[in-house]
Amino acid sequence: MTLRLLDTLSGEQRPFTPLDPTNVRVYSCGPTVYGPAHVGNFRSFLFSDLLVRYLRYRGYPVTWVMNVTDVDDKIIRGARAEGSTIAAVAERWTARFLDDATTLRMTTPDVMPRATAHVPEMADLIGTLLERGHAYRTDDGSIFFRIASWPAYGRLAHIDPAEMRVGERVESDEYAKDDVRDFALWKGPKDDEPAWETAIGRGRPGWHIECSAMSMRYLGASFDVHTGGVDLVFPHHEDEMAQSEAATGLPFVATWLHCAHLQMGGEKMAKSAGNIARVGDLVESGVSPRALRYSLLAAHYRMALSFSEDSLQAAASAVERLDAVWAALGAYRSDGPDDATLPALLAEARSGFEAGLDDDLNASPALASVFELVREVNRRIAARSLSTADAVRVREVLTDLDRVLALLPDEEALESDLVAMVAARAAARAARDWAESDRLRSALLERGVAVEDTRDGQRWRRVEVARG
RNA sequence: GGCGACGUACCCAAGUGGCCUAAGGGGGAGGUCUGCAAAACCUCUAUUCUCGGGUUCGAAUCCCGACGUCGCCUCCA
Repeated sequence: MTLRLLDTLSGEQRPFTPLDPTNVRVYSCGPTVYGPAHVGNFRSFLFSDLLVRYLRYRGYPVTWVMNVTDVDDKIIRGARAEGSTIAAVAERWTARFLDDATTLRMTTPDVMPRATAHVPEMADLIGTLLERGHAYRTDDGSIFFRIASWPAYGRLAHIDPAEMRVGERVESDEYAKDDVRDFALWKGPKDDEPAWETAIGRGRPGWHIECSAMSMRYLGASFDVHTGGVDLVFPHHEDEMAQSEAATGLPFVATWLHCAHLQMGGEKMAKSAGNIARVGDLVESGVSPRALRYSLLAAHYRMALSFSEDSLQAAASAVERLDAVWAALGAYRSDGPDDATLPALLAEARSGFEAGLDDDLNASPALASVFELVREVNRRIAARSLSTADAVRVREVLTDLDRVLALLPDEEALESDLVAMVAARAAARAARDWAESDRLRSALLERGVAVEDTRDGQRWRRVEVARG
């Protein structure tokens, strides 16, 4: 089977066919760096990560672009509040974003363009829209996109512009415009706001134009996949699509993918609602980063997902189950013959994994397939029906699937004093000195090493040290 | 007011016409193994898929209605 994706624009699930098989181009709406992103934001980023990882697993070369919005109202307000500059604010929170992303094992995008470094490209694009009659200026130097000039407006979000609730929440814009539904491409200069001198005049870019300019700069006028959270469908992506296609006359994006919200306490996780959790705080409080990754990744991306203490705890246990079988395979030694049915078992696990992800990146059945493999492998380890080479084979398959999941433990050697403690415990056990052996076992556990006895001797694995 | 999604066990969550007397993870109860543990394995934990009608030989899956929850229409991942 091949990868099938559900495209927001057409509403259809279609086989993925790259525009250019030698370079699949993916653009993801990244963070606005006015503060630390919350785990709801990261659900969306990790869903893009899953897409990119799976495309690469499937053998496609991928160029992944994720923008950083480093100028907007909130950043300007933040800078003003602390008497600093938008550059300082943006730099601080960009660094934090990258730290959190690394913590969650997010693939580093190939390009992470910053809006402020691409103002000329945005001005060019706006210039084209002006020339083509899709944009107009207002007295304060702002430039708006004229929705009336673009009949296709509303196609992505499946809304009729005429039905928009004009007047209730849409207006109240500080900038005068011909039609309240028109959106800002360029905001005229204000005394207390940063502004750029460009071919279209002085001012600062609107939000939507950033993504159009930067995606096209790095991926071309048409590219394969554009991702983001569902809340970006309208107006952000609708506006992006309108202005991009109005400027180029070409289809902007082949497949639009939108990730459902993360919920906490029965509602969308959002800063404004106050129900947010942050990567840094969670990790600080002892949550395993891999458990956090698992909890954000384990459900289908288009389904609302509940985030809670319980879901995190369940994720931690699931990841530990992976750790346990990984350690058991690493410690496994048997001179017996190869297990003749193992290749079929491994092939079945892999095909279940791929079938799940091929179906619009459905992680649930993919993970189910992995855990079914884990159970069967545990059985065979207990029955000692695998050879040493078989254990390596299982590890190789898990490693390969982990290119997509990124959940397996890091391979790190034990510190020398811990190695000594493990050896001392083996000696104590050999001497049947249970008191000393138990003492060392708990001492090791306090240092984050779980020791388990098997008929081949003891094996160890890293565990999260309980804190707080 | 408009548009849309969802409602599956104690919790999270797949499945969307027959392989479902419903994956997987977590939790709980028993058991096996073990010096004791831990891990692991085994058994049990939804004859049922919010409710009421209907279509069909057959529905958790399709249709209609009710109830409930959430989202978008405004900055938002």
